[in-house]
Amino acid sequence: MAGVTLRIGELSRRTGASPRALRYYEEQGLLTPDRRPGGYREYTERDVVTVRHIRTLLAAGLGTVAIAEVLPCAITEEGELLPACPELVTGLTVERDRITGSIGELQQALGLLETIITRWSEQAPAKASL
Amino acid sequence: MAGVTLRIGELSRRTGASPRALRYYEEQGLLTPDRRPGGYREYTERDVVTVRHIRTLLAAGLGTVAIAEVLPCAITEEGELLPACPELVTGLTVERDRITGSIGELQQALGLLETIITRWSEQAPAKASL
DNA sequence: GTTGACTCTGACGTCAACGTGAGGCTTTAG
DNA sequence: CTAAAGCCTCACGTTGACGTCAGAGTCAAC
Repeated sequence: MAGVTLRIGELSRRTGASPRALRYYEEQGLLTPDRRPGGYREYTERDVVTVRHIRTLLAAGLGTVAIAEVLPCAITEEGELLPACPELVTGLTVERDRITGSIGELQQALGLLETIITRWSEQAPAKASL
Repeated sequence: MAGVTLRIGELSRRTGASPRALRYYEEQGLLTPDRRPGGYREYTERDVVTVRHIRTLLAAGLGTVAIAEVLPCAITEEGELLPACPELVTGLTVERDRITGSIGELQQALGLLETIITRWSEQAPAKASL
């Protein structure tokens, strides 16, 4: 297989994460790229996927510590690793429920905003254009 | 009409917001309670609803500044106030779309976690893929 | 071999929504 | 009246995920 490696800038472009963010993820143990002789980080295609997972979970309110525990179980392009996951499942269930709750809150907020928007759209001497 | 006023502690208990948070909301112009001669804040039943709206919108990722603009239009138990809302509607639309996007992200995260949870709960590390 | 884009390692700055005392009034119970 | 809650106003501390320099090394091209 081709060892097509990416440098940090390219990975950044392909994931939307800033170089600083990528270094931060590494600092938190979420990524462990190889290094070139000169010290440059070498990322793989796999890391592209991983970073997207990281961002998804961050957006869902998980902290880097929690993500660090989840990632080894999520990698599975070809399931292989079997970390300690009994305790993990309970933790994940908690997170899942929290996220479900968050979605509910967001939908409430949506309802609130929708109400306001439609009310004011309908009764304003509309100047409805951008 | 009953002038049933609440002090900060009571409002705190009824909304889940800490007293510090309630003072912060006031500082940000989201609440403007009257004061007793002694300086104590006097909240009304209306404020209970308002605080819940605030928390909902905060949970949805709106900042206090944005909320300050929305609240006057949201109070309406009996529609009365008419602030400057033409520009507001566009802003709200933006926020609404952002929230919709957030919900999508959360659902993605949910999918990820569900996958992991069910896979490990079934305890048969079968070969799954993403 | 030199430019210029890219990357490296620190290390301090940021921002929002509060937390957390410090020190001192106000109100309520008895 | 006194004591205990409860509340007041500063004002600095916290947390997480980065932003933003500074100073220096690396790499591909010309």
